[in-house]
Amino acid sequence: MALMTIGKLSGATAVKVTTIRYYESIGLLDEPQRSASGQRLYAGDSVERLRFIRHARDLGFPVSAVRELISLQVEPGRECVLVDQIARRQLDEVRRRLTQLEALEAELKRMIRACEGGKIGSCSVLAALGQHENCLHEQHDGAEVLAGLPSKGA
Amino acid sequence: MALMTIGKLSGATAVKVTTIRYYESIGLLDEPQRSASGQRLYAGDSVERLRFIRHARDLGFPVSAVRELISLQVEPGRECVLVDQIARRQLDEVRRRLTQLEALEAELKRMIRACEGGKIGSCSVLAALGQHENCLHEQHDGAEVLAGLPSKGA
DNA sequence: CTTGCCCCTCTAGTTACTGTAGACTGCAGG
DNA sequence: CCTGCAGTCTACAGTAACTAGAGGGGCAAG
Repeated sequence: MALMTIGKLSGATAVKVTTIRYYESIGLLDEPQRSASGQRLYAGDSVERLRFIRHARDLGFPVSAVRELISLQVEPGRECVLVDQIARRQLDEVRRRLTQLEALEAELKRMIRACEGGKIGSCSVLAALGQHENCLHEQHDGAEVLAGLPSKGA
Repeated sequence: MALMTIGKLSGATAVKVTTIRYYESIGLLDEPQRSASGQRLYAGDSVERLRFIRHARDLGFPVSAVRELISLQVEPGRECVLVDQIARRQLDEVRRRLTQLEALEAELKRMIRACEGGKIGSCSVLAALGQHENCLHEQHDGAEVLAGLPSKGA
Protein backbone atom coordinates (compact mmCIF):
# COMPACT_ATOMS: atom_id res chain seq x y z
CA MET A 1 0.00 0.00 0.00
CA ALA A 2 1.14 3.47 -0.76
CA LEU A 3 1.86 5.95 1.96
CA MET A 4 -1.09 7.51 3.63
CA THR A 5 -1.83 10.68 5.53
CA ILE A 6 -2.82 10.67 9.14
CA GLY A 7 -6.46 11.03 8.19
CA LYS A 8 -6.37 7.83 6.15
CA LEU A 9 -4.64 6.00 8.93
CA SER A 10 -7.26 7.28 11.30
CA GLY A 11 -9.99 6.06 9.01
CA ALA A 12 -8.35 2.67 8.62
CA THR A 13 -8.01 2.10 12.34
CA ALA A 14 -10.86 4.06 13.88
CA VAL A 15 -8.32 5.86 16.00
CA LYS A 16 -8.73 9.57 16.05
CA VAL A 17 -6.18 11.77 14.39
CA THR A 18 -5.37 13.56 17.59
CA THR A 19 -4.96 10.27 19.37
CA ILE A 20 -2.53 9.06 16.75
CA ARG A 21 -0.43 12.16 17.22
CA TYR A 22 -0.68 11.65 20.94
CA TYR A 23 0.57 8.10 20.65
CA GLU A 24 3.49 9.36 18.65
CA SER A 25 4.22 11.99 21.26
CA ILE A 26 4.40 9.40 24.01
CA GLY A 27 6.49 7.07 21.92
CA LEU A 28 3.97 4.34 21.22
CA LEU A 29 4.20 5.03 17.54
CA ASP A 30 7.41 5.80 15.70
CA GLU A 31 7.71 9.12 14.03
CA PRO A 32 6.62 8.61 10.46
CA GLN A 33 8.06 10.09 7.32
CA ARG A 34 7.04 13.57 6.44
CA SER A 35 6.03 15.07 3.14
CA ALA A 36 7.86 18.09 1.84
CA SER A 37 5.28 20.25 3.52
CA GLY A 38 5.62 18.45 6.81
CA GLN A 39 2.62 16.18 6.78
CA ARG A 40 2.95 12.74 8.31
CA LEU A 41 3.06 9.89 5.83
CA TYR A 42 2.44 6.39 7.11
CA ALA A 43 3.29 3.05 5.56
CA GLY A 44 0.89 0.13 5.66
CA ASP A 45 2.41 -1.52 8.71
CA SER A 46 1.41 1.47 10.78
CA VAL A 47 -2.13 0.22 10.52
CA GLU A 48 -1.20 -3.04 12.20
CA ARG A 49 0.83 -1.36 14.87
CA LEU A 50 -1.93 1.05 15.65
CA ARG A 51 -4.55 -1.68 15.77
CA PHE A 52 -2.34 -3.62 18.11
CA ILE A 53 -2.08 -0.65 20.43
CA ARG A 54 -5.76 0.10 20.24
CA HIS A 55 -6.73 -3.47 20.89
CA ALA A 56 -4.43 -3.74 23.86
CA ARG A 57 -5.85 -0.52 25.25
CA ASP A 58 -9.38 -1.79 24.72
CA LEU A 59 -8.41 -4.86 26.69
CA GLY A 60 -7.49 -2.57 29.51
CA PHE A 61 -3.74 -2.70 29.31
CA PRO A 62 -2.32 0.60 30.50
CA VAL A 63 -0.08 2.43 28.12
CA SER A 64 2.95 1.33 30.09
CA ALA A 65 2.00 -2.31 29.51
CA VAL A 66 1.40 -1.65 25.84
CA ARG A 67 4.87 -0.21 25.67
CA GLU A 68 6.25 -3.38 27.24
CA LEU A 69 4.31 -5.55 24.87
CA ILE A 70 5.59 -3.64 21.91
CA SER A 71 9.16 -3.95 23.04
CA LEU A 72 8.68 -7.68 23.54
CA GLN A 73 7.13 -7.90 20.16
CA VAL A 74 10.30 -6.61 18.63
CA GLU A 75 12.34 -9.50 19.99
CA PRO A 76 9.78 -12.25 20.07
CA GLY A 77 9.93 -15.85 21.08
CA ARG A 78 11.91 -16.28 24.23
CA GLU A 79 9.96 -13.63 26.07
CA CYS A 80 6.60 -15.29 25.78
CA VAL A 81 6.61 -15.87 29.51
CA LEU A 82 6.81 -12.17 30.14
CA VAL A 83 3.97 -11.49 27.81
CA ASP A 84 1.99 -14.12 29.61
CA GLN A 85 2.74 -12.44 32.91
CA ILE A 86 1.53 -9.11 31.68
CA ALA A 87 -1.64 -10.67 30.40
CA ARG A 88 -2.23 -12.48 33.67
CA ARG A 89 -1.71 -9.32 35.63
CA GLN A 90 -4.26 -7.67 33.44
CA LEU A 91 -6.68 -10.54 33.92
CA ASP A 92 -6.36 -10.28 37.68
CA GLU A 93 -7.07 -6.61 37.46
CA VAL A 94 -10.12 -7.19 35.32
CA ARG A 95 -11.44 -9.76 37.75
CA ARG A 96 -10.91 -7.43 40.65
CA ARG A 97 -12.92 -4.76 38.95
CA LEU A 98 -15.60 -7.25 38.04
CA THR A 99 -16.06 -8.16 41.67
CA GLN A 100 -16.33 -4.54 42.66
CA LEU A 101 -18.80 -3.73 39.97
CA GLU A 102 -20.96 -6.68 40.90
CA ALA A 103 -21.11 -5.37 44.45
CA LEU A 104 -22.02 -1.95 43.13
CA GLU A 105 -24.72 -3.43 40.96
CA ALA A 106 -26.24 -5.23 43.91
CA GLU A 107 -26.23 -2.16 46.05
CA LEU A 108 -27.70 0.05 43.37
CA LYS A 109 -30.42 -2.47 42.65
CA ARG A 110 -31.29 -2.62 46.28
CA MET A 111 -31.44 1.15 46.50
CA ILE A 112 -33.70 1.42 43.49
CA ARG A 113 -35.98 -1.33 44.69
CA ALA A 114 -36.40 0.51 47.94
CA CYS A 115 -37.19 3.69 46.08
CA GLU A 116 -39.85 1.99 43.98
CA GLY A 117 -41.90 0.98 46.95
CA GLY A 118 -41.29 4.43 48.27
CA LYS A 119 -44.20 5.79 50.15
CA ILE A 120 -41.41 6.66 52.43
CA GLY A 121 -41.31 10.29 53.20
CA SER A 122 -37.65 10.68 52.41
CA CYS A 123 -36.18 8.91 49.42
CA SER A 124 -34.51 5.66 50.28
CA VAL A 125 -31.77 6.17 47.78
CA LEU A 126 -30.67 9.25 49.56
CA ALA A 127 -31.10 7.47 52.84
CA ALA A 128 -28.97 4.60 51.63
CA LEU A 129 -26.33 7.01 50.52
CA GLY A 130 -26.45 8.77 53.80
CA GLN A 131 -26.46 5.41 55.57
CA HIS A 132 -24.37 4.99 58.71
CA GLU A 133 -26.57 4.64 61.74
CA ASN A 134 -30.30 5.08 61.41
CA CYS A 135 -30.98 3.23 58.21
CA LEU A 136 -34.09 1.31 57.36
CA HIS A 137 -32.54 -2.09 57.49
CA GLU A 138 -29.29 -3.55 58.53
CA GLN A 139 -26.49 -2.66 56.29
CA HIS A 140 -25.13 -4.56 53.37
CA ASP A 141 -21.71 -5.86 52.66
CA GLY A 142 -21.24 -3.65 49.68
CA ALA A 143 -19.43 -0.98 51.54
CA GLU A 144 -16.74 -3.33 52.66
CA VAL A 145 -15.95 -4.33 49.16
CA LEU A 146 -15.98 -0.70 48.30
CA ALA A 147 -13.50 0.10 50.96
CA GLY A 148 -10.80 -1.32 48.78
CA LEU A 149 -12.01 0.46 45.70
CA PRO A 150 -9.35 1.78 43.45
CA SER A 151 -11.19 5.00 42.88
CA LYS A 152 -8.11 6.60 44.21
CA GLY A 153 -9.27 6.50 47.73
CA ALA A 154 -7.41 4.43 50.26
CA MET B 1 -20.95 18.89 68.72
CA ALA B 2 -17.95 21.10 68.89
CA LEU B 3 -16.30 22.41 65.80
CA MET B 4 -13.48 20.40 64.35
CA THR B 5 -10.50 21.10 62.18
CA ILE B 6 -10.10 19.61 58.75
CA GLY B 7 -7.84 16.94 60.13
CA LYS B 8 -10.52 15.71 62.53
CA LEU B 9 -13.09 15.70 59.79
CA SER B 10 -10.70 13.74 57.65
CA GLY B 11 -10.19 11.24 60.44
CA ALA B 12 -13.91 10.93 61.04
CA THR B 13 -14.73 10.24 57.41
CA ALA B 14 -11.60 8.62 56.02
CA VAL B 15 -11.51 11.30 53.36
CA LYS B 16 -8.13 12.87 52.87
CA VAL B 17 -7.56 16.44 53.91
CA THR B 18 -6.60 17.45 50.41
CA THR B 19 -9.68 15.78 49.03
CA ILE B 20 -11.90 17.67 51.45
CA ARG B 21 -10.40 20.94 50.33
CA TYR B 22 -10.85 19.79 46.77
CA TYR B 23 -14.53 19.06 47.35
CA GLU B 24 -14.91 22.50 48.77
CA SER B 25 -13.19 24.02 45.77
CA ILE B 26 -15.61 22.34 43.37
CA GLY B 27 -18.60 23.26 45.46
CA LEU B 28 -19.53 19.86 46.84
CA LEU B 29 -18.93 21.08 50.35
CA ASP B 30 -19.88 24.48 51.62
CA GLU B 31 -17.16 26.75 52.80
CA PRO B 32 -16.87 26.24 56.51
CA GLN B 33 -16.24 28.75 59.21
CA ARG B 34 -12.70 29.84 59.76
CA SER B 35 -10.80 30.36 62.94
CA ALA B 36 -9.11 33.67 63.60
CA SER B 37 -5.97 32.28 62.02
CA GLY B 38 -7.81 31.05 58.95
CA GLN B 39 -8.19 27.38 59.74
CA ARG B 40 -11.33 25.64 58.58
CA LEU B 41 -13.74 24.71 61.35
CA TYR B 42 -16.43 22.18 60.62
CA ALA B 43 -19.66 21.45 62.43
CA GLY B 44 -20.87 17.91 63.06
CA ASP B 45 -23.19 17.76 60.07
CA SER B 46 -20.20 18.07 57.78
CA VAL B 47 -19.36 14.52 58.68
CA GLU B 48 -22.67 13.29 57.33
CA ARG B 49 -22.45 15.37 54.22
CA LEU B 50 -18.97 14.17 53.51
CA ARG B 51 -19.86 10.55 54.10
CA PHE B 52 -22.77 10.93 51.76
CA ILE B 53 -20.50 12.29 49.06
CA ARG B 54 -17.92 9.62 49.62
CA HIS B 55 -20.41 6.83 49.53
CA ALA B 56 -21.96 8.09 46.34
CA ARG B 57 -18.54 8.38 44.77
CA ASP B 58 -17.67 4.87 45.87
CA LEU B 59 -20.82 3.72 44.16
CA GLY B 60 -19.44 5.23 41.02
CA PHE B 61 -21.64 8.26 40.76
CA PRO B 62 -19.74 11.01 39.01
CA VAL B 63 -19.31 14.25 40.86
CA SER B 64 -21.94 15.86 38.67
CA ALA B 65 -24.45 13.26 39.83
CA VAL B 66 -23.44 13.74 43.43
CA ARG B 67 -24.07 17.40 43.00
CA GLU B 68 -27.54 16.65 41.70
CA LEU B 69 -28.24 14.30 44.55
CA ILE B 70 -27.20 16.88 47.06
CA SER B 71 -29.44 19.50 45.55
CA LEU B 72 -32.34 17.04 45.63
CA GLN B 73 -31.54 16.18 49.17
CA VAL B 74 -32.18 19.74 50.15
CA GLU B 75 -35.79 19.56 49.00
CA PRO B 76 -36.63 15.94 49.61
CA GLY B 77 -39.72 13.86 49.18
CA ARG B 78 -41.37 14.94 45.99
CA GLU B 79 -38.20 14.55 43.96
CA CYS B 80 -37.77 10.88 44.69
CA VAL B 81 -38.42 10.09 41.06
CA LEU B 82 -35.45 12.13 39.98
CA VAL B 83 -33.23 10.45 42.49
CA ASP B 84 -34.45 7.14 41.24
CA GLN B 85 -33.58 8.16 37.70
CA ILE B 86 -30.07 9.08 38.65
CA ALA B 87 -29.61 5.80 40.45
CA ARG B 88 -30.96 3.89 37.46
CA ARG B 89 -28.65 5.71 35.12
CA GLN B 90 -25.79 4.75 37.34
CA LEU B 91 -26.96 1.16 37.43
CA ASP B 92 -27.11 1.06 33.64
CA GLU B 93 -23.62 2.40 33.51
CA VAL B 94 -22.37 -0.21 35.95
CA ARG B 95 -24.01 -2.97 33.95
CA ARG B 96 -22.48 -1.71 30.76
CA ARG B 97 -19.07 -1.83 32.32
CA LEU B 98 -19.76 -5.27 33.72
CA THR B 99 -20.61 -6.61 30.28
CA GLN B 100 -17.52 -5.07 28.83
CA LEU B 101 -15.30 -6.43 31.55
CA GLU B 102 -16.74 -9.89 31.16
CA ALA B 103 -15.83 -9.81 27.50
CA LEU B 104 -12.34 -8.67 28.42
CA GLU B 105 -12.01 -11.45 30.92
CA ALA B 106 -13.00 -14.03 28.35
CA GLU B 107 -10.60 -12.72 25.79
CA LEU B 108 -7.72 -12.48 28.22
CA LYS B 109 -8.34 -16.00 29.43
CA ARG B 110 -8.35 -17.21 25.88
CA MET B 111 -5.11 -15.40 25.17
CA ILE B 112 -3.39 -16.81 28.20
CA ARG B 113 -4.59 -20.32 27.55
CA ALA B 114 -3.18 -20.08 24.07
CA CYS B 115 0.08 -18.79 25.41
CA GLU B 116 0.45 -21.66 27.84
CA GLY B 117 0.33 -24.28 25.19
CA GLY B 118 2.23 -21.98 22.94
CA LYS B 119 5.41 -22.75 21.18
CA ILE B 120 8.15 -20.30 21.47
CA GLY B 121 8.08 -19.11 17.94
CA SER B 122 4.95 -17.05 18.03
CA CYS B 123 3.40 -15.81 21.19
CA SER B 124 -0.33 -16.09 20.90
CA VAL B 125 -0.98 -13.18 23.16
CA LEU B 126 0.79 -10.86 20.83
CA ALA B 127 -0.87 -12.53 17.90
CA ALA B 128 -4.26 -12.14 19.52
CA LEU B 129 -3.57 -8.50 20.13
CA GLY B 130 -2.52 -8.05 16.56
CA GLN B 131 -5.72 -9.31 15.09
CA HIS B 132 -8.64 -7.02 15.35
CA GLU B 133 -12.09 -7.48 13.95
CA ASN B 134 -13.85 -9.85 16.32
CA CYS B 135 -13.59 -7.99 19.54
CA LEU B 136 -14.55 -4.97 21.43
CA HIS B 137 -15.04 -1.71 19.85
CA GLU B 138 -16.31 1.42 21.45
CA GLN B 139 -12.91 2.71 22.20
CA HIS B 140 -13.93 5.81 24.05
CA ASP B 141 -15.81 4.01 26.74
CA GLY B 142 -13.14 1.44 27.04
CA ALA B 143 -10.65 4.09 27.80
CA GLU B 144 -13.00 5.73 30.21
CA VAL B 145 -13.50 2.61 32.20
CA LEU B 146 -9.83 2.00 32.28
CA ALA B 147 -8.90 5.45 33.29
CA GLY B 148 -8.43 5.82 36.96
CA LEU B 149 -6.98 2.43 37.46
CA PRO B 150 -4.75 1.84 40.40
CA SER B 151 -1.48 1.36 38.56
CA LYS B 152 0.06 1.25 41.98
CA GLY B 153 -1.10 -2.22 42.76
CA ALA B 154 0.31 -3.48 39.51
C1' DC C 1 12.45 28.21 72.75
C1' DT C 2 12.22 24.61 70.04
C1' DT C 3 10.22 20.56 68.30
C1' DG C 4 6.83 18.62 65.67
C1' DC C 5 2.52 18.09 63.88
C1' DC C 6 -1.13 20.51 62.01
C1' DC C 7 -2.92 23.95 58.91
C1' DC C 8 -2.78 27.42 54.97
C1' DT C 9 -2.50 28.59 49.65
C1' DC C 10 -0.95 27.73 45.23
C1' DT C 11 0.91 25.08 41.70
C1' DA C 12 1.79 21.14 39.19
C1' DG C 13 1.44 16.23 38.29
C1' DT C 14 -1.32 12.06 37.28
C1' DT C 15 -3.83 9.06 32.92
C1' DA C 16 -5.16 8.95 28.49
C1' DC C 17 -6.70 11.43 25.93
C1' DT C 18 -9.87 15.55 23.65
C1' DG C 19 -10.49 20.18 22.14
C1' DT C 20 -9.11 24.67 20.64
C1' DA C 21 -6.45 28.47 18.12
C1' DG C 22 -4.27 30.06 14.34
C1' DA C 23 -1.76 29.00 10.36
C1' DC C 24 -0.65 26.31 6.32
C1' DT C 25 -1.50 22.74 2.41
C1' DG C 26 -3.84 20.26 -1.21
C1' DC C 27 -7.32 19.71 -4.30
C1' DA C 28 -11.71 20.53 -6.87
C1' DG C 29 -15.01 23.77 -9.00
C1' DG C 30 -16.02 27.98 -11.43
C1' DC D 1 -6.32 31.82 -11.58
C1' DC D 2 -9.10 32.32 -7.61
C1' DT D 3 -11.90 30.70 -4.06
C1' DG D 4 -13.43 27.54 -0.76
C1' DC D 5 -13.06 23.98 2.12
C1' DA D 6 -11.40 19.91 4.11
C1' DG D 7 -7.26 18.23 5.96
C1' DT D 8 -3.00 18.99 8.31
C1' DC D 9 0.44 21.30 11.35
C1' DT D 10 2.10 22.88 16.29
C1' DA D 11 1.24 24.11 20.77
C1' DC D 12 -1.37 24.80 24.57
C1' DA D 13 -5.38 24.11 27.56
C1' DG D 14 -8.97 21.29 29.39
C1' DT D 15 -11.20 16.90 31.12
C1' DA D 16 -12.04 13.62 35.76
C1' DA D 17 -10.97 13.29 40.29
C1' DC D 18 -8.02 13.71 42.73
C1' DT D 19 -2.67 13.56 44.73
C1' DA D 20 1.70 15.56 45.89
C1' DG D 21 4.85 19.12 46.79
C1' DA D 22 6.69 23.83 47.89
C1' DG D 23 6.91 27.30 51.09
C1' DG D 24 4.98 29.32 54.81
C1' DG D 25 2.32 30.04 59.49
C1' DG D 26 -0.11 28.22 63.92
C1' DC D 27 -0.26 26.00 68.31
C1' DA D 28 0.50 23.06 72.39
C1' DA D 29 4.00 20.47 74.93
C1' DG D 30 8.48 19.70 76.80
